[in-house]
Amino acid sequence: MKQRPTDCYNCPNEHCLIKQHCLNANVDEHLDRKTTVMVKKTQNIFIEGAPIHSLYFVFAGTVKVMTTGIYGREQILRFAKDGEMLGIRGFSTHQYYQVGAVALTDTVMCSFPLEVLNKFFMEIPKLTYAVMHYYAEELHSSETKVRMFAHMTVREKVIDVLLYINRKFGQTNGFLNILLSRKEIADFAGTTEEQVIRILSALKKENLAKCVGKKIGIPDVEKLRREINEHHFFIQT
Amino acid sequence: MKQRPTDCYNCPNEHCLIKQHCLNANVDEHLDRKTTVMVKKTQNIFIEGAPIHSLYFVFAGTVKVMTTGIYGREQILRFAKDGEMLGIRGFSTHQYYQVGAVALTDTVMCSFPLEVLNKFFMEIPKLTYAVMHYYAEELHSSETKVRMFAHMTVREKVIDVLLYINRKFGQTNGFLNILLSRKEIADFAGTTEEQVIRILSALKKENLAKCVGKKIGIPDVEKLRREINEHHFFIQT
DNA sequence: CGGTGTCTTGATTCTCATCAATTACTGTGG
DNA sequence: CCACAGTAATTGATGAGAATCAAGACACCG
Repeated sequence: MKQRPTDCYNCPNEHCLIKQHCLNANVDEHLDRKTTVMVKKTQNIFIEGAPIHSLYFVFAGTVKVMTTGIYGREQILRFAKDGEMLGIRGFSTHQYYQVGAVALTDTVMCSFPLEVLNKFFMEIPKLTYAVMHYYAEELHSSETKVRMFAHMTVREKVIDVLLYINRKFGQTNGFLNILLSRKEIADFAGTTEEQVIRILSALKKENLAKCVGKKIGIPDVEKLRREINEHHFFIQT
Repeated sequence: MKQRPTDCYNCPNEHCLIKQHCLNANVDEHLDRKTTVMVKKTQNIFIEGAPIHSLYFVFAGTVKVMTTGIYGREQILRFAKDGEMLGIRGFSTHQYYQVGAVALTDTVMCSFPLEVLNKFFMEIPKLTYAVMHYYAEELHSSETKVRMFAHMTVREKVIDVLLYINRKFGQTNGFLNILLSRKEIADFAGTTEEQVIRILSALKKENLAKCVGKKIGIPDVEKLRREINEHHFFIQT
């Protein structure tokens, strides 16, 4: 469902790289090619395997980015919230980007054709530089995730996911600002629904987590973090 | 051990991004700040946890990039050969890059101070753009690795590693052009030495691999690939 | 020719995925 | 407002796979 395009000059998302680098840069005629799309909860934003012609930004909402792993398992790669980019990873020599994105809440997306993005890159070196840094950060956290998957126990993986979600979305009134099913947590942690439930039950007994409906709270973040850091020497991202 | 700096203009590594973008670009005075270092087999190139002040290129040789994972386990992240960059991932807002690099063969490295790299980025947008693409590719393969680690069996992981090594280093006379210990294969695949040995023994019996000393050969790459692809729908990197 | 490190195989233990069964929750239509 | 269906959450039992432990074979090097 389309709606009137949002105005980048009045956009509240200060971290959006377009807002940071493409305004007042003599590219307003390209900016005008932006479209704004409204996506309902649980709807697809782009579909796995389909070629991507656009770069997306989350204007408002929450999105999960996922891929189909081995034996058809769903693997969640990351979550995106206001101001973050989607589809930028498709910007490489690979024709296909085997990744799909699904809205977790009603979401408003901004979208540019990839050719416009390329024009931005040509004309605004600072943007290219910023995107390069963005990739570097993402690569860093992806490689951290590789380490994590390699040898962590299920308990550690689930705790790590909880900590990640807490860093990214924060808590209000003692509960995380994102609603995920047990299945989704499992798909992100690389385990199964049942294991996540078991770990959460254990954490509840230890007063390290509390659950009310689908809402999850972490009363003592530090204590959880310590459990992971006992065995990890590296800086978390 | 230092030696006379190599001359970028006569460098044989056509894929080196410096060679591709920084020659004849009015930055020769920066190019002159390059140093060339000779590293013996098994020696460290940079050490985990230490801040990185330089960008490295492999001029000639083979290098493993690794990190310390959980319970002090070694996790190999990737291998680098002639013309490839090292340390570029440290180029982000993170102060520390918890990664080490070790020479697998006697290796000649080129090195630029990071400040020189930054000058290159400022003055050569095409280089920034190319590095951005490089990151995008690396991110793509790192995310593929995340999927792989999440749910593959040990057998699949080992096969995947063999295929990766084959793509990257190739075979001559029926044997892979890189010598790795069982332990190193395990550290790359995210499993243990014993499991790698078991899988290799099984593959030998099935005529899918042959071992002579430390040399490993893959007679039928296609057959191995099929075994993985039965359960994976995605394009390998 | 010891000695050290890598490689190999078998036995054991343990973690985790899977399967199955039960309960709780949500929304819908009568 | 409640009955019902469909989905999500939970718990227990079981088996498969993989890490660990232990012991021996092999090669390489001084």
